[in-house]
Amino acid sequence: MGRTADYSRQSCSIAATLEGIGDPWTLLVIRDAFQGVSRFEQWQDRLGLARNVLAARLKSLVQHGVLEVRPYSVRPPRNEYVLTAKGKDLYGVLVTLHAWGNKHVYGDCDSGIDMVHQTCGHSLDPRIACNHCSEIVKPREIALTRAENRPTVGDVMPREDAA
Amino acid sequence: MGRTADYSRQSCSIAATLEGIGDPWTLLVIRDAFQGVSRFEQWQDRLGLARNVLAARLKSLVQHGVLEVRPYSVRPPRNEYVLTAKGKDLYGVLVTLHAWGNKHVYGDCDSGIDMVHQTCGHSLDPRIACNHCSEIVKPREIALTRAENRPTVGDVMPREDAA
DNA sequence: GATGGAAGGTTCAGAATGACAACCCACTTG
DNA sequence: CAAGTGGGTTGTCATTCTGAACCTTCCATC
Repeated sequence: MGRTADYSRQSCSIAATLEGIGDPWTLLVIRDAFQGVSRFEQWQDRLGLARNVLAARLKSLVQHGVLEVRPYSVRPPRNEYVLTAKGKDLYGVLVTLHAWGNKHVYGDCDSGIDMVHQTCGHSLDPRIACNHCSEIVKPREIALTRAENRPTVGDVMPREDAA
Repeated sequence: MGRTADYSRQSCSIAATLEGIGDPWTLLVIRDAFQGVSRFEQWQDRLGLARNVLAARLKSLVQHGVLEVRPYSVRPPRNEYVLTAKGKDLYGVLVTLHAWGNKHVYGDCDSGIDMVHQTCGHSLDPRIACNHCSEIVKPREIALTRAENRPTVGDVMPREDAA
């Protein structure tokens, strides 16, 4: 049936997430939304993607509750798209993606955009911290508990060290 | 020319990252690698994706330096694929993706796999922390500095609050 | 020594999506 | 009233994914 990856067997939050926001361009649309982009033309100018694809992505993101339609003009009908709370929660994903790309893709030619943690003034090397105890979490410290009634094929859990 | 998203205009670490690991299935391959999967058949069984696609993804991940080929038998020739340091650095991406899916996709039916921070015993609500000062980073505390000679179309930077 | 199986792929069909470009519609500004 | 702008929709075509069969090298049986 064509090219659509079918993650439905996975029973995994990562697969479920990718199902919603894993399409090409989608994360870049969200990235731009974080920077204040909210209109069709702005995305189109910045991303240079096909208009039908952009329209489909925006619709899908609204359906998934990541973006919210907000009409800013009734005549003519004009919509703008803003991040919902759910969408804003993707911030951590974007930061970690950015940091990885900066380090590993642009790392040597160091021409990437750097994130600076203004509070301490240093370049941001993001780590995962536990919101409960505020400690930085190392991979081995994470355990996975599977909910019942849910056959799973697995989830994040490094076998050896991974930091 | 077909469906390939062309992120090359983006000059953005996020786009660059997605170029390498944004293809369908790729992040699930990496997820499984974190769980100890290292052989072709294991991935094929778990993911149920087409064998040619799996072969292409593994090859691409090796080329990008995320996985490393390690022959474990010469006769017959058998390879296994293990995460490089670069690949292991994707851990934060997977954790944040997992947490988001758990909260927002499986949130209400709470049937996802939970991550538990064993050190403190609580369910992990991952936050981004600065590796330098160890503080949890709020979105507004991140500034972006653009490198010279590099026209950028932008990067992560929330306009309003995003936490 | 022929058969069967396992591991790790490759090669082919075909279908669905993405890319590109043109078009449309409702205004609104000169 | 003609041109322009924002926000899309409607095609056609090419790429990529899917599914299934096949291939190769070995090892273990029958």
